[in-house]
Amino acid sequence: MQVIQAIKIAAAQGINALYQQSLTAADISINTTKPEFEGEYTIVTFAFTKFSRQQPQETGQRLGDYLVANFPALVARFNVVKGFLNITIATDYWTGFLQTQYNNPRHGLQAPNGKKVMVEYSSPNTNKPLHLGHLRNNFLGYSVSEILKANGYEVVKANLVNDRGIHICKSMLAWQLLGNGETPASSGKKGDHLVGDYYVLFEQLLKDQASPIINRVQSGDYSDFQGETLQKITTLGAALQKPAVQADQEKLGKIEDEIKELARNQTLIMQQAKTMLQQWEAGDPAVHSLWAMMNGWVYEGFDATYKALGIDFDKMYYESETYLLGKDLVANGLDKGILFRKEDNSVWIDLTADGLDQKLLLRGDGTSVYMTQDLGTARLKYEEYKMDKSLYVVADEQNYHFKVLQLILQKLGEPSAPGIVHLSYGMVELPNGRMKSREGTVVDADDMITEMVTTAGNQTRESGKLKNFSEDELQPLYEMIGLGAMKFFLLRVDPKKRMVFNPEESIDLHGFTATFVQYAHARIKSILREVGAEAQQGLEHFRYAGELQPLEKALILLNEQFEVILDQAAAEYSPSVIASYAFQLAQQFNSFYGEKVNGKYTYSILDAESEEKKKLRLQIIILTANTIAQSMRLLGIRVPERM
RNA sequence: GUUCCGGUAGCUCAGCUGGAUAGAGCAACUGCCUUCUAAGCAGUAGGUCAUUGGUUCGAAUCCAAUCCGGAACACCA
Repeated sequence: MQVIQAIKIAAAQGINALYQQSLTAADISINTTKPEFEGEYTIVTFAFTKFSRQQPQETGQRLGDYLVANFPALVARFNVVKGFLNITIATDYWTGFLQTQYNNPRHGLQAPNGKKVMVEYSSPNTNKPLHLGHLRNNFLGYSVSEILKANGYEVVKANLVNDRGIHICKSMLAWQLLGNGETPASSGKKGDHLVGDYYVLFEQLLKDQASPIINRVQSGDYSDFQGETLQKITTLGAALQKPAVQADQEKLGKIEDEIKELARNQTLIMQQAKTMLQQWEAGDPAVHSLWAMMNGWVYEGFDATYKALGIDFDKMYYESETYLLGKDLVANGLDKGILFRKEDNSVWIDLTADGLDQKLLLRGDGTSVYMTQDLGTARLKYEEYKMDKSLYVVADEQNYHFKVLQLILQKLGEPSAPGIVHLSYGMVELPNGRMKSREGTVVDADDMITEMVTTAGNQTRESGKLKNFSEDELQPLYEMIGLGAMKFFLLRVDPKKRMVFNPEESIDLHGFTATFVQYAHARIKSILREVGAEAQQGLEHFRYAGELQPLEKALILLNEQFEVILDQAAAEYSPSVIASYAFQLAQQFNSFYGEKVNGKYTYSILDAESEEKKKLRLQIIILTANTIAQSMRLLGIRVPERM
């Protein structure tokens, strides 16, 4: 049991006994004690004065007396300052915790709770390689999965690959036109990059073909258009001439974008891409074999990237297999009268009563939209796994989509509805704004990995600590440091928040970084090697009996909080909670390690003032190394034995 | 226009289910390697917690309004 919980229960019992109340542990407000006062935890007693009919001080005094009298194993002594009851936990409580947990690899982790949760993350498109934005998604999804497992959930990591659609056809078409049979093998390019290059080439062609059309529109020549689009372009062209529009930059930009879009749709190459998509949907064998081949290249590339990142999945879904799902749900909803059909035969749901809009679920021609597909996939997932919760790790630009998704599932009476959780995260931006593929500012994931590992290597060599490393130990170490730095950098910020990715800061290996934490771990392991295995034998039979010095106590205390932290991280789906904690723990250890008086280490282990102190400190640092390693593992980061 | 998210030190971020004098890291400055790894430690400096009002014993934290930044509201995915 966590100390905080034990105190709360004891305090609630005390209040109930003293003042004839019926409080529960949840009613007790507790904080860590400020360093300037004696004690470890503080109960806030202001709230009790309502029924105690006493000053906060007096209430605190009576509760303190009660706790010391009735819970001597927990509360050793206390002091009261205003409405704050500062509690000093019995030393034996800490040493007992230390003795039982110091070498328990599952310390803080929860036993299976019988609940199942699916975490869908990554979900890439197969027309381009992964980029920085995917990295945040991948690291988050992986880490949240591990955190949930540590809290007792059974987790299914799922990846829904978007392997079909117009964007894939674009790459395919460009390759067909310009590829000359190029393959990853013939060019030595990684498959996903090769396919991505052809996507870029397509966009180039598209731009070349669209610009004369745009130029003609701007000079009032609409001859490229006909029918409905001609009407649209005429209206837009006319709007462009209005002085009011010309004065309004924002409006002007919007109209220009719309014209651009119409022009792009009018190009030959775009028509060809659309034709190819239709052929794909019709099952055209030639198109399908091209599609399968190019997707195959991409998967090989993705696999390599996932492997380098240490990311994995339990279940793969492919949109080519799920994109037709959901239609039966829609039909069912129509029968029940939850959905309605418009004159043009399109099917909608009216969510205006819930403060949202009307939402299209089937087009007039009976084809489905993104939402339809997601409804169907939600059902498919649930049928396959019957999970209690279904997490979607998707950027916050889709907040509205997921709100609507859940609401529709709920209205359709789908059992999966209550478990839907959108783990919404903020976009990653560069110091000068969002990444834009058109401006070539997209940070490629593979490049990132290479750069981080290289930087880690350079900095490690500069540190000049590699004498005892063999050649084949070095590369794994560089990867551990470089990848760790990258993951920590992206995970240390609250997922909900938009974050700025500063390349210079990200490769800094000092301060609030994975390297700092890894270094503390390596230091501990180094001490343990010095001490030798023999001295570590039989520690499980040892319980320290004297008083704890300040930093000994502080370290035990922090280690003890791991369970609470883990619980919080799971409740908030936030690896950043773990990252902060791991850093704090490493920092606390470094202080413990480095404190000197008159040139002598205060908390020396090798040269401890007594055999008891040596054993105590060994327990403390073994526990600390375990907790650090465990925390980092939950972030997908490994820690070295030495560095 | 409507809805949602954010605004804390020069920069990047914690703290937000209300509690004591608002914390880290980076950058700046001062010290500390003959003793368990200096990728470290100890310290100095840096704040009208966007603004205004409210709720109360107490507000960075809750509520309202305003300002600033971002996003969403497609027969796109």
